[in-house]
Amino acid sequence: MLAVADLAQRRNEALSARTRAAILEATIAVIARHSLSGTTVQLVAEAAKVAPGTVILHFQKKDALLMAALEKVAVEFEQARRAALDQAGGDPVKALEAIIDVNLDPKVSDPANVAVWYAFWGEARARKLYLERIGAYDTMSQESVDRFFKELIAREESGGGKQRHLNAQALALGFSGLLEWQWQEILVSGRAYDRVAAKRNARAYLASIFPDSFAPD
Amino acid sequence: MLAVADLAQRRNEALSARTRAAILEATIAVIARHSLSGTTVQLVAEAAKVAPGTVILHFQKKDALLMAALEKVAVEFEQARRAALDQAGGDPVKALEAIIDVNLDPKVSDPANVAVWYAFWGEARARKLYLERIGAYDTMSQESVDRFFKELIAREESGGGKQRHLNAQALALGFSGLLEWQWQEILVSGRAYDRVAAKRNARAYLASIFPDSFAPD
DNA sequence: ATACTAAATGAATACTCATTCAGTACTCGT
DNA sequence: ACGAGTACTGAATGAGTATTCATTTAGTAT
Repeated sequence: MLAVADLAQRRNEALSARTRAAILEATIAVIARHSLSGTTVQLVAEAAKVAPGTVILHFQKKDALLMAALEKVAVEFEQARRAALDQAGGDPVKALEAIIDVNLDPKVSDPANVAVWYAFWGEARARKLYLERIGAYDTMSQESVDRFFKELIAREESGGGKQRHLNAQALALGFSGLLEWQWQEILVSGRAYDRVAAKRNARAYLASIFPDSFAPD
Repeated sequence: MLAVADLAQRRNEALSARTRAAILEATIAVIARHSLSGTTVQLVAEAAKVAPGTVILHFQKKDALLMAALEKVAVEFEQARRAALDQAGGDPVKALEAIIDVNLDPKVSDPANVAVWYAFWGEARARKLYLERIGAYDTMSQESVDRFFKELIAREESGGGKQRHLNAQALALGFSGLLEWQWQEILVSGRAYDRVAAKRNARAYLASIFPDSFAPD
Protein backbone atom coordinates (compact mmCIF):
# COMPACT_ATOMS: atom_id res chain seq x y z
CA MET A 1 0.00 0.00 0.00
CA LEU A 2 2.90 2.24 0.63
CA ALA A 3 4.28 0.97 -2.63
CA VAL A 4 1.11 1.99 -4.43
CA ALA A 5 1.28 5.48 -3.02
CA ASP A 6 4.90 5.70 -4.02
CA LEU A 7 4.15 4.56 -7.52
CA ALA A 8 1.38 7.08 -7.97
CA GLN A 9 3.69 9.74 -6.65
CA ARG A 10 6.46 8.79 -8.99
CA ARG A 11 4.28 8.85 -12.07
CA ASN A 12 3.10 12.32 -11.28
CA GLU A 13 6.55 13.46 -10.49
CA ALA A 14 7.80 12.40 -13.89
CA LEU A 15 5.05 14.37 -15.50
CA SER A 16 5.43 17.47 -13.45
CA ALA A 17 9.18 17.22 -13.59
CA ARG A 18 9.03 17.90 -17.30
CA THR A 19 6.96 21.02 -16.68
CA ARG A 20 9.29 22.09 -13.93
CA ALA A 21 12.31 21.71 -16.17
CA ALA A 22 10.61 23.67 -18.93
CA ILE A 23 9.87 26.49 -16.52
CA LEU A 24 13.47 26.57 -15.30
CA GLU A 25 14.85 26.70 -18.81
CA ALA A 26 12.39 29.41 -19.71
CA THR A 27 13.44 31.36 -16.64
CA ILE A 28 17.06 31.31 -17.70
CA ALA A 29 16.13 32.45 -21.19
CA VAL A 30 14.00 35.27 -19.85
CA ILE A 31 16.64 36.45 -17.39
CA ALA A 32 19.19 36.42 -20.19
CA ARG A 33 17.00 38.63 -22.35
CA HIS A 34 15.35 40.88 -19.79
CA SER A 35 17.72 40.80 -16.79
CA LEU A 36 16.46 40.21 -13.29
CA SER A 37 14.46 43.40 -12.93
CA GLY A 38 12.65 42.73 -16.18
CA THR A 39 11.86 39.10 -15.45
CA THR A 40 8.19 38.61 -14.63
CA VAL A 41 6.23 35.50 -13.86
CA GLN A 42 4.08 36.28 -16.90
CA LEU A 43 7.08 36.32 -19.23
CA VAL A 44 8.44 33.11 -17.79
CA ALA A 45 5.05 31.43 -18.10
CA GLU A 46 4.73 32.50 -21.72
CA ALA A 47 8.22 31.29 -22.55
CA ALA A 48 7.49 27.94 -20.91
CA LYS A 49 4.05 27.73 -22.58
CA VAL A 50 2.39 27.41 -19.23
CA ALA A 51 -0.04 29.46 -17.16
CA PRO A 52 1.34 31.92 -14.61
CA GLY A 53 -0.27 29.93 -11.83
CA THR A 54 1.74 26.89 -12.81
CA VAL A 55 4.98 28.71 -12.31
CA ILE A 56 4.02 29.53 -8.74
CA LEU A 57 2.60 26.05 -8.21
CA HIS A 58 6.04 24.63 -8.88
CA PHE A 59 8.22 27.18 -7.15
CA GLN A 60 5.95 28.83 -4.56
CA LYS A 61 7.68 32.20 -4.75
CA LYS A 62 9.21 34.08 -7.61
CA ASP A 63 12.38 34.44 -5.62
CA ALA A 64 12.65 30.68 -5.21
CA LEU A 65 12.31 30.38 -8.96
CA LEU A 66 15.17 32.80 -9.53
CA MET A 67 17.29 31.03 -6.97
CA ALA A 68 16.59 27.70 -8.69
CA ALA A 69 17.67 29.20 -12.00
CA LEU A 70 20.91 30.43 -10.47
CA GLU A 71 21.47 27.04 -8.91
CA LYS A 72 20.99 25.31 -12.25
CA VAL A 73 23.50 27.54 -13.99
CA ALA A 74 26.01 27.23 -11.15
CA VAL A 75 25.72 23.45 -11.02
CA GLU A 76 26.22 23.21 -14.77
CA PHE A 77 29.39 25.25 -14.46
CA GLU A 78 30.65 23.15 -11.60
CA GLN A 79 29.97 19.87 -13.30
CA ALA A 80 31.63 20.88 -16.54
CA ARG A 81 34.62 22.14 -14.61
CA ARG A 82 34.94 19.05 -12.48
CA ALA A 83 34.64 16.75 -15.49
CA ALA A 84 37.39 18.64 -17.25
CA LEU A 85 39.70 18.56 -14.26
CA ASP A 86 39.10 14.86 -13.76
CA GLN A 87 40.03 14.34 -17.38
CA ALA A 88 43.28 16.18 -16.79
CA GLY A 89 44.29 13.85 -13.98
CA GLY A 90 46.52 15.82 -11.67
CA ASP A 91 48.61 17.39 -14.41
CA PRO A 92 48.60 21.18 -14.01
CA VAL A 93 49.38 21.79 -17.69
CA LYS A 94 46.46 19.72 -18.86
CA ALA A 95 44.31 21.12 -16.10
CA LEU A 96 44.87 24.74 -17.08
CA GLU A 97 44.26 23.92 -20.71
CA ALA A 98 41.10 22.14 -19.68
CA ILE A 99 39.97 25.16 -17.67
CA ILE A 100 40.38 27.35 -20.74
CA ASP A 101 38.40 24.92 -22.85
CA VAL A 102 35.62 24.63 -20.31
CA ASN A 103 35.34 28.34 -19.70
CA LEU A 104 35.06 29.02 -23.41
CA ASP A 105 33.09 25.95 -24.36
CA PRO A 106 30.13 27.14 -26.44
CA LYS A 107 27.68 25.25 -24.27
CA VAL A 108 29.10 26.31 -20.91
CA SER A 109 29.71 29.92 -21.88
CA ASP A 110 26.53 30.25 -23.87
CA PRO A 111 25.57 33.92 -23.87
CA ALA A 112 22.40 33.09 -21.96
CA ASN A 113 24.31 31.38 -19.17
CA VAL A 114 26.79 34.20 -18.96
CA ALA A 115 24.04 36.80 -18.92
CA VAL A 116 22.31 34.98 -16.09
CA TRP A 117 25.55 34.79 -14.16
CA TYR A 118 26.15 38.53 -14.43
CA ALA A 119 22.54 39.34 -13.70
CA PHE A 120 22.91 37.67 -10.33
CA TRP A 121 26.26 39.32 -9.68
CA GLY A 122 24.50 42.61 -10.19
CA GLU A 123 22.01 41.83 -7.46
CA ALA A 124 24.45 39.97 -5.25
CA ARG A 125 25.06 42.75 -2.81
CA ALA A 126 21.38 43.16 -2.05
CA ARG A 127 20.64 39.45 -1.81
CA LYS A 128 22.87 37.47 0.48
CA LEU A 129 21.78 34.14 -0.96
CA TYR A 130 22.88 35.06 -4.46
CA LEU A 131 26.18 36.30 -3.19
CA GLU A 132 26.86 33.14 -1.24
CA ARG A 133 26.08 30.89 -4.18
CA ILE A 134 28.11 32.87 -6.66
CA GLY A 135 30.96 33.57 -4.29
CA ALA A 136 31.32 29.91 -3.42
CA TYR A 137 31.82 29.05 -7.07
CA ASP A 138 34.35 31.77 -7.71
CA THR A 139 36.34 30.99 -4.58
CA MET A 140 36.50 27.31 -5.42
CA SER A 141 37.54 27.84 -9.00
CA GLN A 142 40.14 30.40 -8.01
CA GLU A 143 41.65 28.08 -5.43
CA SER A 144 42.26 25.31 -7.90
CA VAL A 145 43.81 27.69 -10.42
CA ASP A 146 46.04 28.93 -7.64
CA ARG A 147 47.20 25.42 -6.88
CA PHE A 148 48.05 24.64 -10.49
CA PHE A 149 50.11 27.79 -10.79
CA LYS A 150 52.04 26.95 -7.65
CA GLU A 151 52.84 23.51 -9.01
CA LEU A 152 53.93 24.83 -12.37
CA ILE A 153 56.15 27.47 -10.86
CA ALA A 154 57.79 24.93 -8.60
CA ARG A 155 58.32 22.67 -11.59
CA GLU A 156 59.84 25.33 -13.84
CA GLU A 157 62.08 26.72 -11.13
CA SER A 158 63.50 23.34 -10.20
CA GLY A 159 63.97 22.60 -13.91
CA GLY A 160 65.72 25.42 -15.72
CA GLY A 161 66.74 27.47 -12.72
CA LYS A 162 66.40 30.74 -14.59
CA GLN A 163 65.88 32.50 -11.28
CA ARG A 164 62.62 34.17 -12.07
CA HIS A 165 60.49 35.39 -9.23
CA LEU A 166 57.07 34.32 -10.26
CA ASN A 167 54.29 35.08 -7.86
CA ALA A 168 51.83 32.22 -8.10
CA GLN A 169 48.88 33.97 -6.57
CA ALA A 170 49.22 37.09 -8.67
CA LEU A 171 49.65 35.19 -11.90
CA ALA A 172 46.78 32.87 -11.05
CA LEU A 173 44.57 35.90 -10.44
CA GLY A 174 45.64 37.23 -13.79
CA PHE A 175 44.67 33.99 -15.46
CA SER A 176 41.26 33.84 -13.81
CA GLY A 177 40.80 37.50 -14.52
CA LEU A 178 41.64 37.03 -18.16
CA LEU A 179 38.98 34.35 -18.46
CA GLU A 180 36.52 36.51 -16.59
CA TRP A 181 37.23 39.31 -18.99
CA GLN A 182 36.41 37.01 -21.87
CA TRP A 183 33.05 36.34 -20.30
CA GLN A 184 32.36 40.01 -20.17
CA GLU A 185 33.13 40.11 -23.86
CA ILE A 186 30.61 37.34 -24.41
CA LEU A 187 28.08 39.40 -22.51
CA VAL A 188 28.77 42.36 -24.76
CA SER A 189 29.13 40.58 -28.10
CA GLY A 190 26.75 37.64 -27.69
CA ARG A 191 26.75 35.26 -30.61
CA ALA A 192 29.33 37.29 -32.50
CA TYR A 193 32.00 36.55 -29.90
CA ASP A 194 35.16 34.97 -31.27
CA ARG A 195 35.92 31.95 -29.10
CA VAL A 196 38.93 30.85 -31.14
CA ALA A 197 40.71 34.16 -30.62
CA ALA A 198 39.84 34.06 -26.94
CA LYS A 199 41.34 30.62 -26.47
CA ARG A 200 44.43 31.70 -28.34
CA ASN A 201 44.78 34.63 -25.96
CA ALA A 202 44.39 32.47 -22.90
CA ARG A 203 46.99 29.98 -24.14
CA ALA A 204 49.30 32.81 -25.07
CA TYR A 205 49.06 33.98 -21.48
CA LEU A 206 50.20 30.61 -20.20
CA ALA A 207 52.90 30.33 -22.85
CA SER A 208 54.23 33.75 -21.92
CA ILE A 209 54.61 32.77 -18.30
CA PHE A 210 55.52 29.11 -18.62
CA PRO A 211 57.39 28.85 -21.91
CA ASP A 212 58.73 25.41 -20.99
CA SER A 213 55.28 23.94 -20.41
CA PHE A 214 53.12 25.64 -22.99
CA ALA A 215 54.06 26.07 -26.62
CA PRO A 216 53.56 29.53 -28.04
CA ASP A 217 50.86 29.46 -30.67
CA MET B 1 18.28 93.78 -16.92
CA LEU B 2 19.63 90.66 -18.43
CA ALA B 3 22.24 90.74 -15.68
CA VAL B 4 19.54 90.93 -13.07
CA ALA B 5 17.58 88.11 -14.59
CA ASP B 6 20.76 86.11 -14.80
CA LEU B 7 21.48 86.65 -11.16
CA ALA B 8 18.04 85.53 -10.13
CA GLN B 9 18.38 82.59 -12.39
CA ARG B 10 21.76 81.70 -11.02
CA ARG B 11 20.62 81.73 -7.40
CA ASN B 12 17.79 79.40 -8.15
CA GLU B 13 19.95 77.16 -10.19
CA ALA B 14 22.40 76.91 -7.36
CA LEU B 15 19.58 75.91 -5.08
CA SER B 16 18.12 73.32 -7.35
CA ALA B 17 21.56 72.10 -8.31
CA ARG B 18 22.19 71.24 -4.68
CA THR B 19 18.97 69.27 -4.56
CA ARG B 20 19.76 67.56 -7.82
CA ALA B 21 23.19 66.54 -6.56
CA ALA B 22 21.70 65.25 -3.33
CA ILE B 23 19.25 63.12 -5.28
CA LEU B 24 22.01 61.69 -7.44
CA GLU B 25 24.15 60.81 -4.48
CA ALA B 26 21.18 59.25 -2.76
CA THR B 27 20.45 57.23 -5.88
CA ILE B 28 23.94 55.79 -5.89
CA ALA B 29 23.67 54.91 -2.23
CA VAL B 30 20.30 53.24 -2.73
CA ILE B 31 21.46 51.26 -5.76
CA ALA B 32 24.49 50.12 -3.80
CA ARG B 33 22.32 48.85 -0.97
CA HIS B 34 19.26 47.58 -2.82
CA SER B 35 20.52 46.89 -6.36
CA LEU B 36 18.69 48.13 -9.40
CA SER B 37 15.57 46.03 -8.99
CA GLY B 38 15.15 47.18 -5.40
CA THR B 39 15.67 50.85 -6.12
CA THR B 40 12.41 52.80 -5.91
CA VAL B 41 11.74 56.47 -6.28
CA GLN B 42 10.40 56.45 -2.72
CA LEU B 43 13.65 55.06 -1.33
CA VAL B 44 15.71 57.56 -3.27
CA ALA B 45 13.50 60.41 -2.12
CA GLU B 46 13.80 59.35 1.50
CA ALA B 47 17.57 59.01 1.24
CA ALA B 48 17.81 62.46 -0.32
CA LYS B 49 15.36 63.91 2.23
CA VAL B 50 13.11 65.09 -0.51
CA ALA B 51 9.59 64.32 -1.70
CA PRO B 52 9.09 61.69 -4.41
CA GLY B 53 7.72 64.32 -6.74
CA THR B 54 10.96 66.24 -6.50
CA VAL B 55 12.93 63.31 -7.79
CA ILE B 56 10.77 63.16 -10.92
CA LEU B 57 10.78 66.94 -11.22
CA HIS B 58 14.53 66.82 -11.62
CA PHE B 59 14.93 63.72 -13.76
CA GLN B 60 11.55 63.27 -15.50
CA LYS B 61 11.78 59.47 -15.60
CA LYS B 62 13.15 56.96 -13.17
CA ASP B 63 15.22 55.49 -15.94
CA ALA B 64 16.84 58.85 -16.65
CA LEU B 65 17.71 59.03 -12.97
CA LEU B 66 19.40 55.65 -13.09
CA MET B 67 21.23 56.58 -16.25
CA ALA B 68 22.44 59.79 -14.61
CA ALA B 69 23.72 57.80 -11.65
CA LEU B 70 25.64 55.49 -13.95
CA GLU B 71 27.02 58.46 -15.82
CA LYS B 72 28.24 60.04 -12.59
CA VAL B 73 30.05 56.91 -11.51
CA ALA B 74 31.55 56.36 -14.95
CA VAL B 75 32.76 59.93 -15.22
CA GLU B 76 34.35 59.74 -11.80
CA PHE B 77 36.24 56.62 -12.85
CA GLU B 78 37.36 58.22 -16.09
CA GLN B 79 38.54 61.41 -14.45
CA ALA B 80 40.51 59.62 -11.76
CA ARG B 81 42.08 57.41 -14.36
CA ARG B 82 42.97 60.24 -16.68
CA ALA B 83 44.47 62.29 -13.87
CA ALA B 84 46.63 59.37 -12.82
CA LEU B 85 47.84 58.72 -16.34
CA ASP B 86 48.64 62.38 -16.88
CA GLN B 87 50.67 62.29 -13.71
CA ALA B 88 52.64 59.35 -15.07
CA GLY B 89 53.66 61.25 -18.17
CA GLY B 90 54.19 58.69 -20.91
CA ASP B 91 56.17 56.27 -18.77
CA PRO B 92 54.56 52.82 -18.90
CA VAL B 93 56.02 51.74 -15.56
CA LYS B 94 54.60 54.73 -13.73
CA ALA B 95 51.39 54.44 -15.72
CA LEU B 96 50.73 50.86 -14.73
CA GLU B 97 51.52 51.63 -11.12
CA ALA B 98 49.16 54.57 -11.33
CA ILE B 99 46.44 52.36 -12.77
CA ILE B 100 46.79 50.01 -9.82
CA ASP B 101 46.60 52.90 -7.39
CA VAL B 102 43.57 54.41 -9.04
CA ASN B 103 41.70 51.15 -9.33
CA LEU B 104 42.22 50.43 -5.67
CA ASP B 105 41.96 53.96 -4.38
CA PRO B 106 39.49 53.93 -1.48
CA LYS B 107 37.48 56.75 -2.99
CA VAL B 108 37.36 55.40 -6.53
CA SER B 109 36.76 51.81 -5.56
CA ASP B 110 34.40 52.64 -2.74
CA PRO B 111 32.09 49.65 -2.24
CA ALA B 112 29.12 51.78 -3.22
CA ASN B 113 30.69 52.75 -6.53
CA VAL B 114 31.69 49.19 -7.26
CA ALA B 115 28.25 47.92 -6.38
CA VAL B 116 26.65 50.43 -8.71
CA TRP B 117 29.02 49.45 -11.47
CA TYR B 118 28.15 45.76 -11.17
CA ALA B 119 24.47 46.50 -10.80
CA PHE B 120 24.52 48.08 -14.23
CA TRP B 121 26.60 45.28 -15.71
CA GLY B 122 23.89 42.92 -14.52
CA GLU B 123 21.26 44.81 -16.48
CA ALA B 124 23.51 45.67 -19.39
CA ARG B 125 22.26 43.01 -21.73
CA ALA B 126 18.67 44.14 -21.36
CA ARG B 127 19.42 47.85 -21.66
CA LYS B 128 21.50 48.90 -24.62
CA LEU B 129 22.27 52.31 -23.10
CA TYR B 130 23.86 50.82 -20.02
CA LEU B 131 25.90 48.44 -22.09
CA GLU B 132 27.19 51.19 -24.34
CA ARG B 133 28.22 53.39 -21.45
CA ILE B 134 29.94 50.62 -19.53
CA GLY B 135 31.47 48.99 -22.56
CA ALA B 136 32.98 52.27 -23.70
CA TYR B 137 34.77 52.65 -20.40
CA ASP B 138 36.11 49.11 -20.36
CA THR B 139 37.27 49.25 -23.96
CA MET B 140 39.09 52.50 -23.40
CA SER B 141 40.81 51.37 -20.24
CA GLN B 142 41.81 48.06 -21.78
CA GLU B 143 43.32 49.77 -24.81
CA SER B 144 45.64 51.89 -22.75
CA VAL B 145 46.78 48.96 -20.63
CA ASP B 146 47.47 47.11 -23.84
CA ARG B 147 49.66 49.90 -25.11
CA PHE B 148 51.71 50.06 -21.93
CA PHE B 149 52.35 46.34 -22.02
CA LYS B 150 53.50 46.54 -25.63
CA GLU B 151 55.94 49.29 -24.75
CA LEU B 152 57.31 47.45 -21.76
CA ILE B 153 57.80 44.24 -23.66
CA ALA B 154 59.62 46.07 -26.44
CA ARG B 155 61.79 47.73 -23.85
CA GLU B 156 62.71 44.58 -21.93
CA GLU B 157 63.36 42.59 -25.07
CA SER B 158 65.68 45.17 -26.53
CA GLY B 159 67.44 45.44 -23.17
CA GLY B 160 68.32 42.04 -21.76
CA GLY B 161 67.59 39.98 -24.83
CA LYS B 162 66.52 37.01 -22.75
CA GLN B 163 64.42 35.81 -25.69
CA ARG B 164 61.15 35.48 -23.91
CA HIS B 165 58.01 35.35 -25.97
CA LEU B 166 55.71 37.62 -24.08
CA ASN B 167 52.30 38.19 -25.59
CA ALA B 168 51.35 41.76 -24.82
CA GLN B 169 47.66 41.42 -25.39
CA ALA B 170 47.30 38.29 -23.28
CA LEU B 171 49.34 39.67 -20.40
CA ALA B 172 47.51 42.99 -20.55
CA LEU B 173 44.21 41.13 -20.35
CA GLY B 174 45.55 39.27 -17.34
CA PHE B 175 46.45 42.53 -15.68
CA SER B 176 43.08 44.12 -16.30
CA GLY B 177 41.42 40.89 -15.28
CA LEU B 178 43.35 40.79 -12.05
CA LEU B 179 42.16 44.28 -11.18
CA GLU B 180 38.64 43.38 -12.16
CA TRP B 181 38.83 40.38 -9.90
CA GLN B 182 39.82 42.64 -7.04
CA TRP B 183 36.72 44.69 -7.64
CA GLN B 184 34.61 41.60 -7.34
CA GLU B 185 36.29 41.00 -4.03
CA ILE B 186 35.32 44.51 -2.96
CA LEU B 187 31.77 43.72 -3.96
CA VAL B 188 31.84 40.61 -1.79
CA SER B 189 33.78 41.92 1.17
CA GLY B 190 32.73 45.56 1.27
CA ARG B 191 34.50 47.58 3.93
CA ALA B 192 36.48 44.59 5.14
CA TYR B 193 38.38 44.38 1.86
CA ASP B 194 42.16 44.48 2.20
CA ARG B 195 43.41 47.08 -0.29
CA VAL B 196 47.03 46.78 0.76
CA ALA B 197 47.15 43.08 -0.02
CA ALA B 198 45.41 43.70 -3.30
CA LYS B 199 47.92 46.30 -4.39
CA ARG B 200 50.74 43.98 -3.40
CA ASN B 201 49.22 41.30 -5.60
CA ALA B 202 48.87 43.61 -8.55
CA ARG B 203 52.47 44.79 -8.24
CA ALA B 204 53.64 41.21 -7.82
CA TYR B 205 51.98 40.45 -11.13
CA LEU B 206 53.94 43.17 -12.87
CA ALA B 207 57.15 42.20 -11.09
CA SER B 208 56.71 38.59 -12.14
CA ILE B 209 56.41 39.55 -15.79
CA PHE B 210 58.74 42.54 -15.94
CA PRO B 211 61.40 41.83 -13.32
CA ASP B 212 63.67 44.53 -14.77
CA SER B 213 61.09 47.27 -14.46
CA PHE B 214 59.23 46.42 -11.27
CA ALA B 215 60.91 45.44 -8.05
CA PRO B 216 59.51 42.35 -6.34
CA ASP B 217 57.89 43.38 -3.11
C1' DA C 1 6.64 94.93 3.13
C1' DT C 2 4.89 93.09 -1.44
C1' DA C 3 4.67 90.75 -5.63
C1' DC C 4 6.53 87.46 -8.35
C1' DT C 5 8.71 83.20 -9.69
C1' DA C 6 10.85 78.82 -9.30
C1' DA C 7 11.24 74.79 -6.33
C1' DA C 8 9.31 71.43 -3.67
C1' DT C 9 5.44 68.87 -1.78
C1' DG C 10 2.64 64.69 -1.23
C1' DA C 11 -1.97 62.89 -1.93
C1' DA C 12 -4.26 60.97 -5.90
C1' DT C 13 -3.92 58.34 -10.19
C1' DA C 14 -3.05 54.73 -13.09
C1' DC C 15 -0.63 51.37 -13.74
C1' DT C 16 2.24 46.56 -13.18
C1' DC C 17 3.00 42.33 -11.13
C1' DA C 18 3.20 38.34 -7.80
C1' DT C 19 0.14 35.38 -5.86
C1' DT C 20 -4.44 32.99 -5.06
C1' DC C 21 -7.96 29.72 -5.92
C1' DA C 22 -12.18 27.85 -7.90
C1' DG C 23 -12.64 25.33 -11.69
C1' DT C 24 -11.01 22.35 -15.93
C1' DA C 25 -8.31 18.92 -18.33
C1' DC C 26 -5.23 15.29 -17.97
C1' DT C 27 -3.24 10.80 -16.66
C1' DC C 28 -3.38 6.23 -15.52
C1' DG C 29 -4.60 1.89 -13.20
C1' DT C 30 -8.44 -0.86 -13.58
C1' DA D 1 -14.38 3.48 -20.93
C1' DC D 2 -14.27 5.13 -16.09
C1' DG D 3 -13.25 7.33 -11.87
C1' DA D 4 -9.92 9.29 -8.58
C1' DG D 5 -6.86 12.30 -8.11
C1' DT D 6 -3.19 15.18 -9.94
C1' DA D 7 -1.51 18.90 -12.80
C1' DC D 8 -2.74 22.86 -14.78
C1' DT D 9 -5.46 27.07 -15.91
C1' DG D 10 -6.25 32.01 -15.97
C1' DA D 11 -9.29 35.55 -14.24
C1' DA D 12 -9.44 38.03 -9.90
C1' DT D 13 -6.97 40.23 -6.04
C1' DG D 14 -4.36 43.44 -3.80
C1' DA D 15 0.14 45.17 -2.65
C1' DG D 16 3.41 48.17 -4.42
C1' DT D 17 5.15 51.67 -7.70
C1' DA D 18 6.12 55.53 -11.11
C1' DT D 19 4.20 59.62 -12.36
C1' DT D 20 0.95 63.67 -12.14
C1' DC D 21 -0.54 68.00 -10.58
C1' DA D 22 -3.02 71.31 -7.59
C1' DT D 23 -1.14 73.50 -3.80
C1' DT D 24 2.38 75.26 -0.57
C1' DT D 25 6.87 77.02 0.50
C1' DA D 26 11.15 79.59 -0.15
C1' DG D 27 13.98 82.94 -2.40
C1' DT D 28 14.62 87.40 -4.73
C1' DA D 29 13.76 91.93 -6.76
C1' DT D 30 11.29 96.04 -6.36
